Amino acid sequence: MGTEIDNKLHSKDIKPTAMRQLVLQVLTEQKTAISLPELERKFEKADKATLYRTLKTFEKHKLIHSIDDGSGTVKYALCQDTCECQPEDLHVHFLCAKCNQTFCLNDFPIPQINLPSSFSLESVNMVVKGVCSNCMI
Amino acid sequence: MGTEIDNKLHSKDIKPTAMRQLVLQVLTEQKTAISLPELERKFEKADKATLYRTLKTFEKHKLIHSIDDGSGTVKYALCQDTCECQPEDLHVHFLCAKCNQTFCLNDFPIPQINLPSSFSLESVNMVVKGVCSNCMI
DNA sequence: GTTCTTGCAAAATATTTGCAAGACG
DNA sequence: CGTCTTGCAAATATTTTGCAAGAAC
Repeated sequence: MGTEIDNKLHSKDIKPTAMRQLVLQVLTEQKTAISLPELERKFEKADKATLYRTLKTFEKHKLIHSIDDGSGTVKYALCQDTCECQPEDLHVHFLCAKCNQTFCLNDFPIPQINLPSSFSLESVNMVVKGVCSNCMI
Repeated sequence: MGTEIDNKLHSKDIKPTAMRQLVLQVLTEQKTAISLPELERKFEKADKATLYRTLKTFEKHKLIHSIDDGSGTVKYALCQDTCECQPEDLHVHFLCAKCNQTFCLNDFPIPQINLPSSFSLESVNMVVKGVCSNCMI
């Protein structure tokens, strides 16, 4: 299996343990962002803390980014290959009010805001809530 | 005391109980958004659940709005007088990474996003993270 | 061996609800 | 009385840490 998976881990300087391969596999197959509790349900056997730390490791190495979409649970999604998690890499997220799924709108960069000079800017989180195409049927 | 406080409650169709007067007083004096745990600390004697329900009541009547700034705790701040919590009323929020305080940037409306037509839009949350003027000194 | 990772347990925090007593009209 | 509000208790959910056993090198 995962030559690609291993390459990806390697390219982000993450040691390819079995657990990490499996989690990255799931994240890769996943079209929408996923929360820790959801991930737990996909791995009935794996420990919560292990999954938690796996996600944290991935996040620290910029393999995934976290999204607080206001649903009460933080979700995670794969970064784009070129992503450095800098402001210019940030994109809009979409939370479906019906199915509670969160989508990365990678083609929608976050518009710039000209803050008062008394504020310095590090990052921006922008979440659009609405109804996704699947739920509109 | 609170003729103004009472007026405000009355104008939003909220019965002016003692608890609500006190909470609104605190929210009015507050320059930044406040979370439930923070509010609890301001009212050592009051019950968590009561404060919680007070905030929910205020929110439902559009006296305050909730802000999920990604800090892990939802915060609340007074609405503008004219606010109907509609998309056009929404403003940018600023979270200071140092002091963890959240500011309503009432003069900064959230820029419009042209979503793909497969998504319907209900509301938008935009939080800018950085360092506030107090912490920049 | 040494370092990193994992599993189990449990703590810490935040949010939310049930229910009975009380306040208020 | 009847409705709304409050206080206490407890459930739920999520996130996070401590620690010892195990794996990897």
